[in-house]
Amino acid sequence: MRKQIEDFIKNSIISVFSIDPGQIEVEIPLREEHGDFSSPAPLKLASLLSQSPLELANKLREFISKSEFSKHFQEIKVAQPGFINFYLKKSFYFEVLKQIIEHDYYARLGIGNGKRVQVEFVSANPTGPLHIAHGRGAIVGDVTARILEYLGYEVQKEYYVNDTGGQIEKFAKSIEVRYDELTGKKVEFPSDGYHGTYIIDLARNIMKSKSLDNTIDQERIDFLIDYGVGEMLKDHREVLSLLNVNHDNYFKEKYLVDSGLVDEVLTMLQKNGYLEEKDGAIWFKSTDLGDDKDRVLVKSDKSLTYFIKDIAYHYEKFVKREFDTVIDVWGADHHSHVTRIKNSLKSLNIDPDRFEVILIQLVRLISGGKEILMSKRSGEFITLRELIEEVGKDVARYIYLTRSSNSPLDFDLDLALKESMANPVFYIQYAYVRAGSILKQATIKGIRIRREDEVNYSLLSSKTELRLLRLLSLLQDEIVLTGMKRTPHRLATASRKLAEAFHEFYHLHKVIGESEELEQSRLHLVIATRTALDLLLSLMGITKVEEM
RNA sequence: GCGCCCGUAGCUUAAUGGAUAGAGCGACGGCCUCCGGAGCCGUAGGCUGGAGGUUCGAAUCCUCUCGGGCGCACCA
Repeated sequence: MRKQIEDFIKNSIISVFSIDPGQIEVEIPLREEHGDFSSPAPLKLASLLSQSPLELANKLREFISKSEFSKHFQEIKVAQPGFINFYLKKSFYFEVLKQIIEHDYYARLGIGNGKRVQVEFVSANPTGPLHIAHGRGAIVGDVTARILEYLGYEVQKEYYVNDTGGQIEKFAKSIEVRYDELTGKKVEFPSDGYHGTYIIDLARNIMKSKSLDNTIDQERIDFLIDYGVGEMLKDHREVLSLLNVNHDNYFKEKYLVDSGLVDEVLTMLQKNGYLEEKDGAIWFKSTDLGDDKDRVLVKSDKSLTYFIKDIAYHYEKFVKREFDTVIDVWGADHHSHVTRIKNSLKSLNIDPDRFEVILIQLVRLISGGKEILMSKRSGEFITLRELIEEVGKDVARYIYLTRSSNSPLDFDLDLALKESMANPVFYIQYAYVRAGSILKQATIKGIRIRREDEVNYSLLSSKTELRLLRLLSLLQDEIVLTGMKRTPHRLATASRKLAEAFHEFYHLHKVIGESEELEQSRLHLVIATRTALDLLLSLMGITKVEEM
């Protein structure tokens, strides 16, 4: 509807003033008395035509009122200092209500037009357990993917596995030292090694099934990498599935080297004139693209930096797998990497706008009003697994989703464990349960729910009922906006608002036991609300409980 | 020093450049013969860190400034 109004205003302006106004804005006003839709177009137009915005608004209003299009509206008003406000006819709401019930109004949309989008998220180093910050990335990535899928994109959820490089060697080395300790050898634990107790567990498990004693060094390390990465990945996958996050593809960094992709990219960069050899290393001349320094791609010992592998990886996404858009979800500590990847895409003649990054700010875990800090002794954060065990998947998902990604998130354990409005996931699930329970009650009483064309919706006329109808009508627009702006946290707000409106409706109005006509129309409203909540919960990946 | 993010009610925070800045928690006061009270209704609480600027209009954009976080590797 909003898009239609936009187009309509635009065409009206062209007809009335014979100029092209460019992009027209139509917004959903915060205050209901400003209408269902509102456009400040006359204000913008005023400076273009140097006429008073109110006058322009009135002329436009007049033109629109005479048109066929105005039949959707109860009223079209001009407001100071030059807004045009549109008030939908109630019949429009009723039409939406009818559609929600009749044919799956909230079914997948066609906006994405089947374009291929990849969302890459979590991608934690397989050198330790997932911690609470990974959880936030997991949910933001997963929900973004779910929304885009709903909008009609073809979405792939990918996990990038960093299974090569210096950190991995260090990880293997750490297991080796723990193993040696267990066999009674006197060895010094490296200060830059991985200190977590899980390393000892890994070493212990190896000891149970295999002896490393007769292996030569490289063979040992290869085995330890293979085993360690395998175990960590198994753990990550398991924890993520506890959170209801399931990636479509695990992409191994090792493949980039083995398949020759890294060489392919180096050749291309050479050809495009972005390589330089200096101090025995190969550099990417990123200063040519505005970076403050050049970056090493191949170290002087001939080993590869993470950067060249990352370039090859993104090249692979766009050129080999031909994604139209790639969205990476990264921790904010990698922000400086964004421009570097965009620069590298430019140097490979790939449009950098096809690559987007959602940066996630820190997560702090709060308990008893105090931050739980990393344990100095074990070198471990609270793990994501522990968090899920503590608060449950639904609460974790919702809390991770509540804040905008570029705000730091305080995850308050005490609030998460409360079963009240402090913890809105219960509030929302409760609304869903209540709607279901009314319908169940209707069934028990033997009430037959009529078809849409046998119901007189105009009986839904109280302020509360209209508010609920309005939210239902605007929900699609809201989800589209949420998807296009990559701001999944808006779903959390939208569902809370809908639940709130429904709880209010529940308390103010009886459904069952009213006159038959009214009972039927309210039952339909309840069904539609439940459908909407169902959609929102699915998009957020939160369980739809039937009883609480 | 340079770069990115954040400063909104006591706390946690929302708001595609729009109209009177919304919520929840906490505080205070009401509501259960009634479809589930994990709920509903109400009251108090804000110069959106500060100063300039752009704009018809700024929490939002620009400059400066103060405070907090995170980056500035031949680590990932």
